[in-house]
Amino acid sequence: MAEVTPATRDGSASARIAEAVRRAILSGEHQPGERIVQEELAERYGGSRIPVREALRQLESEGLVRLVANTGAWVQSLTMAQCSEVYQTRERLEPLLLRHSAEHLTDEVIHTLHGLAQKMEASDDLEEFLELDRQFHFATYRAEGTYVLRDLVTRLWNTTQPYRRAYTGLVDQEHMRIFHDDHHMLVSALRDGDMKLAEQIVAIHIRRTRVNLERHPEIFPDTDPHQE
Amino acid sequence: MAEVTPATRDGSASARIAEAVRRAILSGEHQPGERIVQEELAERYGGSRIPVREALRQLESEGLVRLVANTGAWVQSLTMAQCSEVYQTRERLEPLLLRHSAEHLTDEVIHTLHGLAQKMEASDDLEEFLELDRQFHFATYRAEGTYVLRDLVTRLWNTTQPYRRAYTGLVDQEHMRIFHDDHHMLVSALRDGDMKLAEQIVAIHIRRTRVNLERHPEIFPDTDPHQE
DNA sequence: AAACGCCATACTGGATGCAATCAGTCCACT
DNA sequence: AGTGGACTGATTGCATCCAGTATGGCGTTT
Repeated sequence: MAEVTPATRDGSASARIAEAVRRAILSGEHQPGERIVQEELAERYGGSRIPVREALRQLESEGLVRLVANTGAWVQSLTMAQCSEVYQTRERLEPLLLRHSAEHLTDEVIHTLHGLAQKMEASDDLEEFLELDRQFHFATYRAEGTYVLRDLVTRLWNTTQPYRRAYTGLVDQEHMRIFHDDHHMLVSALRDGDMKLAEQIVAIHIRRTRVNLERHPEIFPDTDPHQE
Repeated sequence: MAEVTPATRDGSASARIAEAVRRAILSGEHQPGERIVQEELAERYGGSRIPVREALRQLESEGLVRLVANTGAWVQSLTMAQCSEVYQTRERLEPLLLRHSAEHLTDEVIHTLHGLAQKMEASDDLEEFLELDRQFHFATYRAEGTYVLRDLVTRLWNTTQPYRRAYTGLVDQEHMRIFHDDHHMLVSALRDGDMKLAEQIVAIHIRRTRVNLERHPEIFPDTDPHQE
């Protein structure tokens, strides 16, 4: 999996555990609403509860985990409204990030993008599809100088990953066609160096996905026992 | 100080310390680039280093602190480019947040806003001014249902607070006049229920501040010893 | 005199152990 | 039978202790 870690520069146990748990959540191994027990993680990743706790604090800040004092940790679950909100945020931020990335989108990158878009069309495996989609979009976000923006977008992708997975499994052929078309149009716009158009396409792409998501309230559990 | 805490629902030691350190950084008590020693915080806030470390992890995720493994923690310092990036991000997000808040902006709130804007004009104390500015803008961000957006904006404000302080001290009368005019225009637009205009004003207000900040590179130390 | 390497110190990272708190169950009582 | 309350098991929160690593100063060497 690519582009999963926001910004960790230390390789210590707590960072390793944070990374591992993050991946476990993103891969769907841990479902939203699922309880997280410190000691289990400690045993699983070979450490004490101290680094586990630090990892959980970090993941809480990233929006992947919810902590309640003296009670425990759960994989964060979103209501439809919250998920929609994240998509609205992305709709504002990703065009900006794309703009910052413009100068780094060389012919070689465009070639890669084209390849990813095609590979995605050919994919019939859900997990592979999700991974390729992520790779595709983050391949367009090359703004290496950015400090917050890229991290922010990564976090927003991460928090909504479980719902993207659930939704993607339900998409019909027609919507999938449109989805792929968006990608190809984006590649074309980038190839032409038409950044303004590219930004619009990204925004529309995200908005389209949000609207489609909102048509599937069934993937959002409406009553979560510990949901405040 | 208002609106400083992003989202903590536990009142335990680690949360208390995080809150305290956050306030200390925002109040200017701790300057960007300043070293943070775990044991000093532990002693100061009456606890062991464990909750301090958890607090620091959290603050790192919020962008207020920078941790380097086996080395230590520093108050996060931004380059001008990074600070500018935060402002560009705010320029995209705050209009959206304002839109979400529209329905909560009752006459009473508008009255409060007007009062804050006036009080700000009369203020001649830097700290008071900063606090009022913050109160003013967050009074317009009343979207109580929002999950990420408000937290996000809070964090963006927090990470740039030291530079806003440094910059505000340098502003001349003319720019200050424009600054206050923006606020009054925003109140008027909100009073008229013209949300589209209000969003534009907020965006322009943020952009204006960013451009002005970029005219003062001297407030950004160009060489930070431990800057990555 | 300058540069390199070694050593002491200080601080961070992590493990273990204990106290505090919450959830779920059982029992008494209405 | 249903409701309220106390108890127990499990799990979290924190403090103390120990190990590992980076930094700064000193001495040595070229």
